[in-house]
Amino acid sequence: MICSHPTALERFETKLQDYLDNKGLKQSSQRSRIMRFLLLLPGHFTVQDIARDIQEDSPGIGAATIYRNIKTLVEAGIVRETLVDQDGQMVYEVLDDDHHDHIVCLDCHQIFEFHEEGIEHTQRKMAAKMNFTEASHRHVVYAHCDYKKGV
Amino acid sequence: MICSHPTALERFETKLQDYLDNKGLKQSSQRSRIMRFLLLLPGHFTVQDIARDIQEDSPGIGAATIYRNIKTLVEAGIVRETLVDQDGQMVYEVLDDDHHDHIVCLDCHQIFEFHEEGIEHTQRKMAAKMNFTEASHRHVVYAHCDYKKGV
DNA sequence: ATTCCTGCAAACCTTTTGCAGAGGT
DNA sequence: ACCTCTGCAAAAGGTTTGCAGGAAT
Repeated sequence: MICSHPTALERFETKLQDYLDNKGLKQSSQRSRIMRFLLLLPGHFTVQDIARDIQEDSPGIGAATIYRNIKTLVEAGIVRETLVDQDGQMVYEVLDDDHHDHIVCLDCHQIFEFHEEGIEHTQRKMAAKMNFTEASHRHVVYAHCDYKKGV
Repeated sequence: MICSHPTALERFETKLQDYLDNKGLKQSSQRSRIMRFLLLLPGHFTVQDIARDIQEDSPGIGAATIYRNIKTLVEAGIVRETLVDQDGQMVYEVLDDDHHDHIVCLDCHQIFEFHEEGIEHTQRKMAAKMNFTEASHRHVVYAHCDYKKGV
């Protein structure tokens, strides 16, 4: 094995195929192209990020198609919505096994990740105490970078 | 004292006035009317909620004015943005002293509140460990109502 | 007087939708 | 064949902005 990417792509392609079969949907070249592109993007991306990268590659894919497909990918459990960025665009990320939440740097606007099992556990218990069963959550911390202070 | 509301309104009016003075901005009848209306609304509201209530009261205020003023109120620290609802509208709430986060019921779409000091503390520490200083956060838990199960 | 504020309508932006044709099964 | 998918352009929906007149300081 030369590169670790193929395996991930294959895994996701299988998952997508299963979902499509299950729902009686069909595969399309655009669909797999979109997935291949977003797997190459850094952790967090918007529809426009995908559109930009895809357009400069070759013929290009209509924006509507990307919107329609990202929705399918969310339903297939391959991608998830994370937060709305400062421009009002939905930010997505590939849903891999390790769940995490986000810290948005108020200085450079980069998005970082964190995972605190304690928080996960507490929020699950808290929901249960309120007679809810947690399905998902969005936890975003907005913070200033300490390095900025030194300037 | 007959009703407890006046005091809260007064407190917020002072806070707003301070902010306006500080920034060299001016008071307006619409501005205070908007604030009076949103203080009467239940915990969580959108711009459209304010607009609806204000229109049926008397002359009515332009939507743009509400958008512009809610932004001012956010900057003045009287109101905060909490989450985007299912229609894509920003949901606001009055920023009172007791901080809390939100549980959105996936069955009835109502918004509930929770506060877990443990989570607050952990996320603050976690940010610090990553060399950030937490400024704020948005923590929303999406959950199913247990009562639904019994049906 | 100067500067801010409002109202209206137009503009903006992201996302959605309608439709005709292409493509998958 | 049937039904899904794409591409385009138009529509939708929330929010912002430009402008002329009105109000606050």
